[in-house]
Amino acid sequence: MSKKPSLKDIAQRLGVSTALVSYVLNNKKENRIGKEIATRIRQVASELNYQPNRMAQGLKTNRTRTLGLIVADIANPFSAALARAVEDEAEQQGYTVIFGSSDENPAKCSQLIDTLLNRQVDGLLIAPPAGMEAKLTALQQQRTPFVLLDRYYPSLHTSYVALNNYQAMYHAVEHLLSSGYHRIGLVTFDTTLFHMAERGRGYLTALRDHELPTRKSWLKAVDPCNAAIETAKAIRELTTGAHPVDAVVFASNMLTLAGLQQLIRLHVRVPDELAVVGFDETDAYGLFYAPPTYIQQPVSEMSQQATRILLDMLDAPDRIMQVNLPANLIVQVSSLPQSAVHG
Amino acid sequence: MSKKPSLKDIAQRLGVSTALVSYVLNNKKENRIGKEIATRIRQVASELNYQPNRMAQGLKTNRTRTLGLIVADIANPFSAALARAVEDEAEQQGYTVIFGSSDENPAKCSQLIDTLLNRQVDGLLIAPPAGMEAKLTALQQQRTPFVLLDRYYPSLHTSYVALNNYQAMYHAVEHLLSSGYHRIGLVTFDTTLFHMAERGRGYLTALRDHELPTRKSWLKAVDPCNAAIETAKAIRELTTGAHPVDAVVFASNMLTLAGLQQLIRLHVRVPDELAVVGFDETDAYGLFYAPPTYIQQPVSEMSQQATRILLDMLDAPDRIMQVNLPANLIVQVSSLPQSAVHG
DNA sequence: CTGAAAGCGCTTACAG
DNA sequence: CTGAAAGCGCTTACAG
Repeated sequence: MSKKPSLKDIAQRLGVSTALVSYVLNNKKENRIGKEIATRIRQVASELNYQPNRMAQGLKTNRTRTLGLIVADIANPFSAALARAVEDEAEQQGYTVIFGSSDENPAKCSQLIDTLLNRQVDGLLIAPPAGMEAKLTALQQQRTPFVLLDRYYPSLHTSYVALNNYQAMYHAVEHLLSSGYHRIGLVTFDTTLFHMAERGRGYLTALRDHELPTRKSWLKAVDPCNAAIETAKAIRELTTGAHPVDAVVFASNMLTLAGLQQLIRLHVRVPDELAVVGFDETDAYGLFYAPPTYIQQPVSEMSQQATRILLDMLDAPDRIMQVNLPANLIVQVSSLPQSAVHG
Repeated sequence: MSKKPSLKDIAQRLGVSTALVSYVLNNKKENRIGKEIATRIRQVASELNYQPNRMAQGLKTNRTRTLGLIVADIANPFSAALARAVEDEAEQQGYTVIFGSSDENPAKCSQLIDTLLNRQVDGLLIAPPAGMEAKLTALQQQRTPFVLLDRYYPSLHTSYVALNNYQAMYHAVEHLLSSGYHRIGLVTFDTTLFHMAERGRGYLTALRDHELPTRKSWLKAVDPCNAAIETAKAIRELTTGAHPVDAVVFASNMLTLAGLQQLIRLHVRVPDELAVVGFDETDAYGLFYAPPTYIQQPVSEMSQQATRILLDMLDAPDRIMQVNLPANLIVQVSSLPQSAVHG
């Protein structure tokens, strides 16, 4: 790269100090600086296409106007959608974002946090994997601004923006009940992550509130590392066996995808033989013969709010904010009332 | 954030100069520095959990170990997959990456380039929209290292890593021909982007090489801004009308998705009534009743090579490298031989 | 109204 | 073998 113009270059051209130039370009002390000199400085700056060196600025002000974003896997559509919304909101506020994928690995996530902090990001947006409590507590002690995104720990008093997972799942189950399905299975992940636990709790509570039995064999907790195969197995067990279900809810987009694929393989007709409710929005749903009903997360709003809260925290890292956003249930044909299906 | 330890802190603790500390921590002048003092410095550094301030380092060395990545839209699975592979390769080399989405808008892309350069990224990885020639030429003149990813301009002598789009499409068409389909349509984007033109050229050349007629009405160029609706229309026209096709190739993942959805809507049976070849890999394909044959791009390899080339260019910005990677045709049921379908 | 000067946390040519 | 000193490009408290 050819040498970029610096404050000094502008100052020299006009025979003034770099201080003066800095002041006018930053709109400081506006009232106290001569109009003519100010306009001339601005003019030369734009002639030279002056761009301040952010590193020098950052060194001085300890602000980089850069945010760090850690998602589970940027290649996952849900993570990618989060990232996109963060990008847009950050850009609007004059911030750029550095990202990293944790792969649901707490060691990698901690490492990533250190790397980003090292890069002097002003704050962090984190969708943490399980087992990050200690690291996050440490972050909080050193007053690093961060807000948790999508996932959080009820035991930790940190800022977060997440879905109201309990209510989302409760609502989905009630929808199935009101459509005439009473033997409802759940396919979720085997994880300690709170947001997944909440989805499970929503499922169980909804059934109990309607005085329906809950069966252990209807709640399938699948190993995240082996999701496709275990989901396929779960579906087989749920649909055959002594107590087959008449509806299934999936607790994530990956589980929904794997589940629907297995239903195609097994030639289980949806919703005739089995009603289905998926989680998250995916392009893929459009290719399923019976467009699935699904729980839609307000992804953009989630990211937007999280970014805004983080930006606020930059000036007041102790002002913590906790937000649980409501989900939207998009009803399509995969959960049509039984009467409509069988009648 | 609490104050981070600096070189000075370490130096003061041991009563040495910051220069010495800097030398040992950077493994410079190794042979000329006393062993004991070196180990003591390292010890104190790790005790204090010393992390060099990258801004100060960067200000001095003019290197940030940060790469800029510009994709069309990070929320698009193809872009997201590119980003993920860039991230992994960059991380391995000790680099972090800042990203941005151009939304296929050259003005936004130029703006993004400026912002990232402003952030002092060492180099850029760009999947450019149409109309970026001038900006890229300017970049090259100021010797900013960059490599084009996925797309490039044949008129520009820049580094790039992309698919061999011509060959990929040629191959796909030949596959359909050898499966007994001879009336083959193409749904592509109406754009000046070279990689799309190449896909069109591969399609036409393959047909001509086999002495088959090409019809204007079989080549549908869809407005990118209105892809879903126009693709649906294109499919209707291709399958009805005076000269219906017996096979369709799609030139991108979004077109494939939109096309398959329309085929479901129109109850066109694949491959019985219409054979299909898609572009790119998507989770979604698994939910289509007739798993589609598709052109698979070596996304990871593409990103990996591009990142490596960029890293090389950091030291020699004039050493330009151009790579066209071969595609992989994944054959599934959507393009089964006609004999198998109708026999 | 304007500017000289110190300093952010590093690196490195230079001198001993 | 080791360190004093300059400087990267900014910002800002301070003094006029």
